[in-house]
Amino acid sequence: MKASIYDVAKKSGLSVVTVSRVLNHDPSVREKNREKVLQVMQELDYRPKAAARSLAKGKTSLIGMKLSTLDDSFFDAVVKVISERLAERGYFLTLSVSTDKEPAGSPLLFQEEHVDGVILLSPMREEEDRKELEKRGIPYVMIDHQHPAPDVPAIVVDNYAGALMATNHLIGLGHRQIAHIAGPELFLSSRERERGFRQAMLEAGLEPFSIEPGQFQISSGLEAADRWISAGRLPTAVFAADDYTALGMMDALKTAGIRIPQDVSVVGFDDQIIASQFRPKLTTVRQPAEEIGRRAVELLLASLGGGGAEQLELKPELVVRESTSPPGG
Amino acid sequence: MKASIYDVAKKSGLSVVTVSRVLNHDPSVREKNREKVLQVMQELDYRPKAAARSLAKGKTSLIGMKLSTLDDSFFDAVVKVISERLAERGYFLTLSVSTDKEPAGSPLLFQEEHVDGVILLSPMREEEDRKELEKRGIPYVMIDHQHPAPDVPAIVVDNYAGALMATNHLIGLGHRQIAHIAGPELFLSSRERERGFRQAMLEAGLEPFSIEPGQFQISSGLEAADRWISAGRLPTAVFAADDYTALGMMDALKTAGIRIPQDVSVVGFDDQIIASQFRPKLTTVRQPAEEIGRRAVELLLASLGGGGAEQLELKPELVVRESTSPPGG
DNA sequence: GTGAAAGCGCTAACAC
DNA sequence: GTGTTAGCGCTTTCAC
Repeated sequence: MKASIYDVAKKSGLSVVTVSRVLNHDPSVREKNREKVLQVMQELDYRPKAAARSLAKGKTSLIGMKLSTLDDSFFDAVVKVISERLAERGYFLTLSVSTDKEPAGSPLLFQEEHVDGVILLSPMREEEDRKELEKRGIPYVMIDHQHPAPDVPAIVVDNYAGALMATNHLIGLGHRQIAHIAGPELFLSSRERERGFRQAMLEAGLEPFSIEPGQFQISSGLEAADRWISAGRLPTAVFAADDYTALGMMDALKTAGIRIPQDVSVVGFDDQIIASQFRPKLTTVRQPAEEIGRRAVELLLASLGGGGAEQLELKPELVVRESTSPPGG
Repeated sequence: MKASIYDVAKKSGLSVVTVSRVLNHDPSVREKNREKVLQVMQELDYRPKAAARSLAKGKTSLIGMKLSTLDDSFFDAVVKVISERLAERGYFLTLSVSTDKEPAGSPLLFQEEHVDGVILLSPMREEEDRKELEKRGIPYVMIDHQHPAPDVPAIVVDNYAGALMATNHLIGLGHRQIAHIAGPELFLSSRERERGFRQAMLEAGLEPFSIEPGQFQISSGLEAADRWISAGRLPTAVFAADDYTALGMMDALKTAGIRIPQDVSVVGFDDQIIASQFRPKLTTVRQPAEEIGRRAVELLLASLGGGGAEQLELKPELVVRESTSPPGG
């Protein structure tokens, strides 16, 4: 068996309590003794066991997060910030992926008091998860959830405002023939982005060139472009509901020999890393990943401390790059 | 305090041992009693605590995995398979992201006996992690590691063979002017892919059109294409060291009005999901994600059971799609 | 400043 | 089949 706290106590000539205090950075330990203990720990290659510690303390110092995909740069950014912030506060982030095969019910992660709290990022089964967590009394905060409810601790991004900014950017450049490729109606974010687009056009006294359905996929952009090209009628600018849609649109246009932004300007949404790596670099609406992560941690730790549910709405930011210009270049 | 196993025992009129047996699906419990216990658990909303269980058993039933990014479809696929397989075997996967800010040393995940075993996927600090795990006596398996050592439990993909297949595919189509855009020299996989390319060319008695440096990035493809275009001399086919490089190459060619595959054929490597969503769909070499995940779990569980280190080399597979054709179409 | 003793909630022998 | 008794390794009173 590996060294336990008793071995350290014995060898250092002190009691387990003192050793425990050193472990927990309790200042009430004589410097001399602290050093002695630390040294013995070193010699014995001692490492505290998380299980014993959790059992005794009644908390795990672990925060859980369930992700639906590990293939998203926005998730990547948010999670990294959360992980860092949590570490600064003495908590550790543990992630789990949800797969289709996952049996009904939440992952083991949330069961058995494995974690002290949970952060839900764009949850796929939002209501289900929420009920589960509430029932278990596990503090949580949701990021980018679909069903706004007043009593749910959550952080959302103002998609409506983002769409307004994107569309107004295009209008400001002088465009009149502006199209929108929407996202899945299922998502609140899609609906809000479309609403923002419509509102901006309305305020400018403009008719949408068209509003195409889409699925937040490259193919959505590809197909919309196909339809316009075969109809022989193109908008001078398009606001895509997300970056992948925008990328698909650009790909189809390039293949057809249509220049971006000279012939058609394109704006995306999300600021996925890949979107600014192709040419021209995509103008898009950036979700404030850093702030989202930071706030999520603050909210969660507040709940852990017994605070109440809070709601936060963050503003996205327009990032103008190379895919937009006045009509005609 | 929440209900403990004692509460359940008392209320059901049985002992904690029997309750524990029900929890562990021990068949030696009278059906009648099992039901009774289950019912009481329900009523008390009882849930076993992982910490207590781990402490008593001396194991956590958790397997850890450290990832460097959550923005990679190959990782996504491998991790999901691992997660499912592990669940079938009674283990649960917990992920952690490594960030740049991460202090030296391994994440808390590996410390404090948090996990029973670890799977390292394309580790960034391979040697360091390996030493740490070995020192702590935590069983592990590496996937896609850089420093092959005979005594390390690991799974690698035969990149050399993959490159051979890709290049031979091009040669078989009749190409003679074939270029390669390499990956970072740092990676063994890059070097192996380049070696495969050279070998295939050599065997066919062909001179490489050129071998360009690259970084497994979209920009790598973009820049290589730029150089060829401005030099006014193009290969008829290119084998890119990874899909992103291939995507960048295709993007630049399309923008320049060069047709794929009629004017230039392109082959990638990895079969990232996004690569087959653009047009034309990319011909590429697929890493067997499903098998990698499956084998990794088998190897790890074998180590947990006390087995020795094993090495596995898996073969990739050529996926022919639309980005390759005989020269001239 | 330090320590003895009593848990935290569960499982592993070993009896019955 | 079921229960009794000890721990697992740590933290937490409460003394001293």
